[in-house]
Amino acid sequence: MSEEKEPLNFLEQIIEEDIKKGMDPQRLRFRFPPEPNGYLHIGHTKAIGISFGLGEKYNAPVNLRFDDTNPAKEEQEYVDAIKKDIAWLGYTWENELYSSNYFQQLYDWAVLMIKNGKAYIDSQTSEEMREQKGTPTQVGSNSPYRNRTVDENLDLFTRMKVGEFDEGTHVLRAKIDMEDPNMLMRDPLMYRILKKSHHRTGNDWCIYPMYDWTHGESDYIEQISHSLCSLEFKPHRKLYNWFRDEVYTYAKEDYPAIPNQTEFARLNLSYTIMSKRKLLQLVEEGVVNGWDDPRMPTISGLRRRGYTPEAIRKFIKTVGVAKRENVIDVSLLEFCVREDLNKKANRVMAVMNPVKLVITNYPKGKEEFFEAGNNPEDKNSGNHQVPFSSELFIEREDFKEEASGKFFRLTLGSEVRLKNGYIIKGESVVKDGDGTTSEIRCTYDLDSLSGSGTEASTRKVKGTLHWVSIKHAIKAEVRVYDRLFNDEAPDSHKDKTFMDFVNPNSLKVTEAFLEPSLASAKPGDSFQFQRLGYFNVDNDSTPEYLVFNKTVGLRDSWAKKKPIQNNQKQRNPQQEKQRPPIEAIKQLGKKYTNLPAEKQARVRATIQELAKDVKYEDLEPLFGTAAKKAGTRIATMITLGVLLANGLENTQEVLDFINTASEDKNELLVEEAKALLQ
RNA sequence: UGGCCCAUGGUGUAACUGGCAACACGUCUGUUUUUGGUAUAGAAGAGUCUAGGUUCGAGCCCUAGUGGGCCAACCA
Repeated sequence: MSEEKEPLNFLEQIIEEDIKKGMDPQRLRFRFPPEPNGYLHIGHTKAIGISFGLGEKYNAPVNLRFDDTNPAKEEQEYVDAIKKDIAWLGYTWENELYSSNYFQQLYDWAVLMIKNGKAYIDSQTSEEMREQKGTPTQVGSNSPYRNRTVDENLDLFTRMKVGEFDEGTHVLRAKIDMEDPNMLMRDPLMYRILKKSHHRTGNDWCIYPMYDWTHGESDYIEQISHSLCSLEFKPHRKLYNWFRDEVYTYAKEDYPAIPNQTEFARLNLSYTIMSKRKLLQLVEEGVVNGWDDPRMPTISGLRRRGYTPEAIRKFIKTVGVAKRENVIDVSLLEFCVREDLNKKANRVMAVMNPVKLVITNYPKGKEEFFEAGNNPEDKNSGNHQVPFSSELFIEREDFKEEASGKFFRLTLGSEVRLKNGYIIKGESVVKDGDGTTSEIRCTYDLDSLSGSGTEASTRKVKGTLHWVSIKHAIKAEVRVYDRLFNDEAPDSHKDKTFMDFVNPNSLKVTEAFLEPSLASAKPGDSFQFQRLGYFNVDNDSTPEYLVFNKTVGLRDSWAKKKPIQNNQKQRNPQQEKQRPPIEAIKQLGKKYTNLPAEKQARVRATIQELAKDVKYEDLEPLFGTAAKKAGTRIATMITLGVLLANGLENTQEVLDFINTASEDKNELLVEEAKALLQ
């Protein structure tokens, strides 16, 4: 048994180390803590995959905990949607929990903190408190209420709880350190007064706990071992630990285990946005038709679009986990669906942009039925029947009167196979008034029927077309989607918002003609429309009129060749230019000696160009470059040459540098140095 | 003016406790094919941001620089 050792990601490494250090693997426990204020999106899928994936790997329980501490934003609708999405992805949670379950416990602990002098009531306005808080680069100052007595604090807190005060008049704050470089430690809020009804606790509470206080202690109560979250929570860790360590002193008998937070980089997808707030805006402003619009990166949108849980899980597995910011190319997601659907989806024929094809030597009125394989990837998938007649639709793009040899489709005088049917030959065209082709006339080869076993049936022809018999075809709506945004990173621009990049053509609705076997398709069913892509039946479908969504197209190496490609690299030159020129020069220099002569000349010119903006002070430190780093010294020398030419005076340091270099064993360096000596 | 995090082919992730950079997607070829799909064979593409240091040896360790990200909601 050769156990392929899959490399562990950094989270797994941490867990393995904890186990090695003596932690009981039975104590492993994870959680996924969404706030029910929006729908889950593909980004959450990563967090879900990580925590639930770890649960599966280590056979440990994973709680689904709704972080519902803000009654103003949270709703039952979102709770239901989130549960549905996670279940659909194929994960099972150990317990369905709510932070609001712990409101009483949290309150009791807060009282203990007050009694221990670790928390106090502040009665200033939020503006006043914000000013005292300082800035990231400036320390804060203490609140005038910071030294209230325990009794006074207790009294006020109790009255806050029973609703004696208005919103915004008092808050409970932890007493930590207003000068801590980490702003979260500057006496963070623990409770605020909110006279709102909560989706679970109704009107029981007038005060609600804040995230930091609630989240960490919920982990603690649930005895979570590893609390995983995204990078932006890194600064919260210090506070997480502070609260945790304080509460531990009150509760270690009941809750002996201490959770630890670890952060990972969240998922970003090119051409999409990943903020619940912004997605909500798209919904509310009607840019899309709801959270489950197939253009949305939400799980419900992807599901409706025809993505499968398997594809999404594969995707998440493939992108991996680390701590650096990343942007994943949508093409990877698309690859994952295609890979999955290729194995599962039955092949059928549909014509989206039809043109009439008449087979002139096929008996008018005759019909036959061809056998069509359901899925060549799956031998057990069986066949279905497709009706044929003398009048068909084919795709308009599949015909050209004449074309180069690289065009593998129908032209006048050339032969082509009708998928699962006969070989036909283009004979003539009929055009309407404005010159567009209204009908193509062709002849067929009777002996060439697919699968008939005749010699003619195995003839090789240039290409194969999909088609549909006009008489038998059923009509259906097909919704074709393009990316929702035209920009790779729609929400990363200074002077524009993501709304400025909304693609006005992200949805195209057309009517297509389908082979009749599709009449019995049910919402959710996925098919491959031969040569076109993967499509699934939308919930808007009725038995009388089907509606399809295009999930994703087939890989198309023909389409790629047609347009003159100019979406080449376009690396962000902006970023390159922002680097100080001396940095760019150093980097170029490092590789200089390995370059072929031709490239060297180009790099040399680049260095000279960059050198124009280099100051002597920036260059001088490089004179001390180690002898073995010839490349860097050459680059330094080239740069120096430019500075000298522009009037730099020859100092002793400059002369020493040049002289030493002129005696080096690297010829290129010597050459550059000697050039400067003359 | 502060603190914390990050830096490996175009993208993402690897490289076990230092030992001549691998995998996937993407790109490009060839073969097969009744889907210009799939499959299959192969290629190009980074010498690991820069400099200094430790070491026989560094992508991995140390220091500094550079670049990027995060941190001032009674949001989570």
